[in-house]
Amino acid sequence: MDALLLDRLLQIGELFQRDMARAFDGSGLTTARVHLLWVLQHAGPSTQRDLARLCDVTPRNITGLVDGLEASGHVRRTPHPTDRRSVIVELTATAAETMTRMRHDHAALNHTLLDAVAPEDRAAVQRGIAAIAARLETLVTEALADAAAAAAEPAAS
Amino acid sequence: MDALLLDRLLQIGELFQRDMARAFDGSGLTTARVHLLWVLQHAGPSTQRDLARLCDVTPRNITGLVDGLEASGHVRRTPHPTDRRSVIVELTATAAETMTRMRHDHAALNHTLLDAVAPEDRAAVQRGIAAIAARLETLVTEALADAAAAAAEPAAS
DNA sequence: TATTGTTATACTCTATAACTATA
DNA sequence: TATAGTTATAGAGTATAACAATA
Repeated sequence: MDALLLDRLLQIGELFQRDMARAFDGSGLTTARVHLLWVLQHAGPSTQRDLARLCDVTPRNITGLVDGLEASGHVRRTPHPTDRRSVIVELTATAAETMTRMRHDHAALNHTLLDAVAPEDRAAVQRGIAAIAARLETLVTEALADAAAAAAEPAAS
Repeated sequence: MDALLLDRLLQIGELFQRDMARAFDGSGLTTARVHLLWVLQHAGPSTQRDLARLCDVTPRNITGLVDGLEASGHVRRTPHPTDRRSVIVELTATAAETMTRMRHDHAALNHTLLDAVAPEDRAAVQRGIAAIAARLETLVTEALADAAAAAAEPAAS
């Protein structure tokens, strides 16, 4: 029975992805592009370089995503005021509206999911999920650091 | 504060994906291929048609995934005993070992995550996560059905 | 010399449509 | 006529490497 917790969490992750893909189907938006819009909304107008760092993706990839979002009118490229190598990317008014709607949907979904939990369990669930997220974050960060160290020094040990 | 629950769940989903990708990095395996192995392990030797249904993906996609897994020695194509159109796909001994190791890692991770939750919260968390998964499943299923209905009858309403 | 973004190239996942072999 | 799988084609996301313009 112990396996249930992890399996449920994986299932929830899959369902989020599927719902996400469905919600943007036909709009020209994709998960990766929405993620970029999300980052832009939080960071404000940014260089592509910064977006690459924030999305943890190569600069080349950002070029492609911004190309697509520019073509669909969600994003605008502007020259950097002082550094002529850089490009500033910012949301258009349309995209800003989309993101506002998305925040509302986000809040509504949060409410719906919390509502599915028995009232007397809610506090424990909030604590438990936070603890799980924190533990997982630590595990993954350490694993990545180990992998990087192993790659950097393949002769050692 | 209410937004925390959903954000944590999304974060957990992202962390799983990142850890998954890291774990198979360099092995030739990818998320999609591991998923197919996982399905195969549970369903036993299957036709590509069945795999397409189980993975909720087109038959063409299965062809590509099986091609890759066959080349890396994880999977074997066998003729169907009675239907010469069909192909039976089955795990190799190597892949079966890999899956066994994966199941152990899975169980260990489940234990670790459960261990991160305060003992007095564990029962509530198990109940709560199950309830959230069930609610989300219902929501997504309904949304997909609505989308399908709208696509089938675009003139109605 | 270092940094920003882009072009060039390649691989994986995914889909649809047309086609072959078989039922 | 219907089904199982493949070839053909296409597009998105991702990566590395080489290159241009600028700092």
